Amino acid sequence: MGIIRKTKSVKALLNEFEQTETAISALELVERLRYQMNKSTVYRILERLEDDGIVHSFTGRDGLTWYALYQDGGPLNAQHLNTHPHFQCRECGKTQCLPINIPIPEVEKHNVESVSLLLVGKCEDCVS
Amino acid sequence: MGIIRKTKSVKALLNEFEQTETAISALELVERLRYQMNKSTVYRILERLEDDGIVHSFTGRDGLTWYALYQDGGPLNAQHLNTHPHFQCRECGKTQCLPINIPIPEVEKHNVESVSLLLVGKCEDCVS
DNA sequence: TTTGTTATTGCAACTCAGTTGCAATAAATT
DNA sequence: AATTTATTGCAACTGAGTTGCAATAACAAA
Repeated sequence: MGIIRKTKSVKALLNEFEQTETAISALELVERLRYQMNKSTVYRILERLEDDGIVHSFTGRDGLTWYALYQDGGPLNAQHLNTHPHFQCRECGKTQCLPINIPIPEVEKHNVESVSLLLVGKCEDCVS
Repeated sequence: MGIIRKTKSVKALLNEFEQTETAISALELVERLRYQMNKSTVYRILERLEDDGIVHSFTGRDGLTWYALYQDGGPLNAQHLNTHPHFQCRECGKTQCLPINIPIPEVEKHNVESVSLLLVGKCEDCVS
């Protein structure tokens, strides 16, 4: 299905993504928007935005679900099963899509359809 | 710390891993061993086994935590940040470590320390 | 093999991200 | 403006995983 109506809540949520270049966890969005909408609404809008290919989600190292806008306005049409990784800083928690593709080789006897790739380490600001 | 005592529960749990070549989710272990030990015990033993480098864990596409024995008897000492991926079948749910390494290139301005790589698709048995 | 030390376990209650049913509300369409 | 139905708020729920504490059982020492 996906987004059909441009409600006040949808606009507020999209605005949060436009303020930042990093990914945002669902939990963080619930917190930031707590005076503007119910937490169910946050989760439901995220689901619709993802169905519509406006954002995508992935799981962080803490198990939380993170969301980010598609940079180039839509899902990658992965011709050769490339994948873009996500990076999460072990120190400050900053999480982002990396604008690179890491090619995944064919795996014998396995029909690979999608790839989740999370790199964990220290970001530029946290490297001592 | 890790495993210190070889209790009946530890042996029963290790036995489950020796029965299978695939990974097992914590939830599945709780279920299988429900008449032999409490679920807290399952989680606590898994934690100790992981601390001791006997098993390793990763997150499946459903958000569950999966565990598998280290094939070669210990954690990989990843010299060049290679990583071994995990594969989960979208159809039957079978989940396993793939015995291959996928090299991850250096990422500018990011100090990558560890990598989680999950491939999702159809396993040999489920490819129609 | 008995005793002492303390790691391990069972239990029951808890945590907390995320979900759900349903009635009320508000976009979009006519 | 009236109508349709997607969307929202609310409150209760779900379910994997965690925790505090008292009881139990490995293991070491004697």
